[in-house]
Amino acid sequence: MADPEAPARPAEMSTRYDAASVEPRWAEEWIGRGWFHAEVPDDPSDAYCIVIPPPNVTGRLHIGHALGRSIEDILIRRARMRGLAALWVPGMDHAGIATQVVVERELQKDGIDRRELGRDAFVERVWAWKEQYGGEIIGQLERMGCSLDWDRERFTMDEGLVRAVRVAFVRWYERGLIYRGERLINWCPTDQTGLSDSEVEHEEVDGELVTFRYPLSDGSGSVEVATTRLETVLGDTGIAVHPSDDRYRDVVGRTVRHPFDGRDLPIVADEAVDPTFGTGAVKVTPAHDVIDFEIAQRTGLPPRNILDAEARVNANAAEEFFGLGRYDARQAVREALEKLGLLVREERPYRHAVAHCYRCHSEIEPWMSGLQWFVAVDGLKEPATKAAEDGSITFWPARWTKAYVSWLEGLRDWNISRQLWWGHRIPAWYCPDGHVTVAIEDPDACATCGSTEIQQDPDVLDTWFSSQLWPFSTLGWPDDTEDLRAFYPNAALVTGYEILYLWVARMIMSGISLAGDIPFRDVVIHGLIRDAHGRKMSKSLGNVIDPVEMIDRYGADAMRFSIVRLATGGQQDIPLSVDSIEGGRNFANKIWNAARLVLQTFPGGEPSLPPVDRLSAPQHWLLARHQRCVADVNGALDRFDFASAAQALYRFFWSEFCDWSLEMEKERLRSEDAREREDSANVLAWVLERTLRLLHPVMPFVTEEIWQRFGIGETIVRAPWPEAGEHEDHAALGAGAEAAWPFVEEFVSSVRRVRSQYRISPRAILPVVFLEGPAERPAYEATRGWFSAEVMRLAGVPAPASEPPGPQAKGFVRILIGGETALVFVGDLIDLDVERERVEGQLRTAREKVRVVSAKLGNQGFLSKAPAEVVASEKLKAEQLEREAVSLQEQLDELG
RNA sequence: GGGCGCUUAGCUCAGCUGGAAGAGCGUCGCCCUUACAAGGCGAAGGCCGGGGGUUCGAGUCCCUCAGCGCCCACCA
Repeated sequence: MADPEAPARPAEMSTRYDAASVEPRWAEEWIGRGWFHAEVPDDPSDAYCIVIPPPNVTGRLHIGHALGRSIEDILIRRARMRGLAALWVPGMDHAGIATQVVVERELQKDGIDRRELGRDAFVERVWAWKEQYGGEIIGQLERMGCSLDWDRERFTMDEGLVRAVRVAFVRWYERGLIYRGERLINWCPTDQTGLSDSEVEHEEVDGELVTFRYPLSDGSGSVEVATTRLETVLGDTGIAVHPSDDRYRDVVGRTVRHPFDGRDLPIVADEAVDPTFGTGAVKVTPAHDVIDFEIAQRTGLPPRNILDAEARVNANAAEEFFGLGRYDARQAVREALEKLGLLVREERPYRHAVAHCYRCHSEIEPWMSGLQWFVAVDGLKEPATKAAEDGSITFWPARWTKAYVSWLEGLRDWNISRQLWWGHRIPAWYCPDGHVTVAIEDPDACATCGSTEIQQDPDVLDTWFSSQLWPFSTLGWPDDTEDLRAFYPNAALVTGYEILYLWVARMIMSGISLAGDIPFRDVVIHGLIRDAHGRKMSKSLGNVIDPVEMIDRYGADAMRFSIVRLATGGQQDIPLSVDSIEGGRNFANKIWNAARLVLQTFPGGEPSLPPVDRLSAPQHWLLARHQRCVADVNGALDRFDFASAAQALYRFFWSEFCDWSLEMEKERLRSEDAREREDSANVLAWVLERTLRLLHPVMPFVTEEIWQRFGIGETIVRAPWPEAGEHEDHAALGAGAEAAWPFVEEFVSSVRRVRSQYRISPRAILPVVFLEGPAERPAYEATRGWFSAEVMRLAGVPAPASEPPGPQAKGFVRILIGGETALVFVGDLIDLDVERERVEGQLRTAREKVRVVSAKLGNQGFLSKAPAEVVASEKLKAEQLEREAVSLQEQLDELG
């Protein structure tokens, strides 16, 4: 036994499971004993690896993490129990902008500006902050029970990963996949950095669409154009129209005069112009609009950059606007145009999509910020597309394949330069002559001219550049390590759809390109957690569920179970409420108490099933249901359908094991007969122990805590996983018991219903008699074995009498069970009015059903076209229903 | 503008390859029966969004309309 102190036996087990005292103990113990450490397997096919999506160092565990990590832990724990070398790699992401902003804010509290501090000192502060405050989430993951291999923890800026990033950069550079160029980028004026297309979010905004006139330079007329960003007028360098637009045929090649600075702007023709939109003529601002930039490239219009890094008008614009912020400039331009009488019309509000920064939500400014580094994606996207199309990588749910493929299709080159201080410095150096040296190790001199006056590019790489290497950089790439050989490709990747493009697609591209293989075989995409009514969780709505608080209140097991139970297959959103977590807590408590009951009689040790001929029908049934549960759970997990797995476990444990089996077995469990007692305890313990193992990946703590009491191994963490198909013999014998079950269940429920109806105490014994029906009594005969003391106990009846009462007998209620009739004696309590009403109701529904089935059977098309077995079962159904109706009618007649 | 998803009980959702509508929570009764009141038993509650089609048969397949949500996107 692992625990130095023997675990408490049932007598000392409290009636309430106390997660708060159990869970932290095991969280520590598991790690302390190294049970999460994965050895490199001899056979690579025994490896099973998942890398954690590295949380930001600034991060705290939120409910989305809780979901993703729960799923990963389920996969990893099952793999580990299956005897695989299950490696779950932990780590964190340096999260460039996010972290820089946090530390900047901290410094500002002390009145320090990062620019005063200087780059090196600032970066030092960030590291210090990271050591002190970063990684709070790590402790929270432990508390959640995540079975991460902490011996292999990585950080996207640790020594090894810095090298991986540099090697990746250099290799791609050498292969021409990374280049330096000047073009329009997405600029965030608040964060003061460029962003990739993926870091930009389009949001609908109520803006304005202003149409105004550009007078032709020769004074012969004017051209009308429209814009949503009037300030860009300051940077206009031309007008464009569609080449085949007859309206403008005459003006192409002529010029218009800029109203503020008198420049002559050429009118050009370009295919990109949509002649059906607006006036069909468009002003061209190459330095501030992506399409315009491209038009300018084709037509030779010059770019004119009129904004500085903070989106204020710079000296390139007409003097009167200098220094205005972009929104003030917009207004100023409008007024100036109005004064000149050039304004034609204003549409306001004009709803259109505007790009926003994904971090700070400022409006993005398309801007020319000088030379930037780009990843050319053309060589990367084809193999990445193929991997998804040929099934090397499978997306769950499959519909994401299409989204992924079409995203790749439209993918443009990736801007990886970030004008930040915190991150991987771009490994490129420039000499005064403008030569570029790209190197893994810091060079001393220019590779072209030998100049020692070299300066490293001041920019850092996009955070996602290092994240994309995560599945292999964490395993030692670019070195040919044992870990890399064994654990790459990873088995699966689990993530929400929000970073499918930002991260997943890039891992696939870089994995294939740099590590020589796909990074993982399965991509498991889960939904986003919402509040109970499907609304986004947000502080302003006050509907945020804090997983740390939930763990403190209800336990990690409870939270894991309830989240996973809701995470259904193809769902886009997962509505979560505190109530459902409470439900998870209740389930943990149920498991605990069921175990108490079993362990009261079962002495511990390895449970062993009695020989089959000693098993009762209810016991056969339990074993069959258990086998079914094992198969269901495995089937669901194979499909990454965690909700179904949780559902199957819940149903089996609570409804079948507890509500039916335990209640039935109580009789035997307390039998005078020692062997009967032991048999019963063994069957229950056997099922319980295996079910604990089956539950363990979802609810690791409570299952470990109970499993220890069997005293059959060090830890359930490394106990064998129950596979479908084991114990086929029991399953086969149980099949008959399963078939008979509905009859038994219906019998018990029917008697209970009568009892409830007549408010008869659960303890009062109700005599029951089965009536000879017109037909044979297949159901009852087949289930004779069931009507032993334990089943009758559930119904609260003595063994059924064989002699039917005479027709004159009073005080009985008829119940119908699968076409059989039984009489339940309630004596003086009988209320004829109540009975008549009840029977009439039943008769109505029975007749309605008879009508439906008869119609079906009277249909020639059905008889001739439906499969024979369907027809046969419909006939059977009809007979049964008719018998039921007859019996009900008789009963009604007797009631008068 | 393109693509995807959703619409089933009061709420949140399951319903696989078409053959008598399910779960959890909530509600209403009755029970503190020595595993569990964080529990047990019972009950009520559904034109399966509208319309059309395929079929012997449609919650399930096809078309269409409506509403809600999401993703992508260079219509000024």
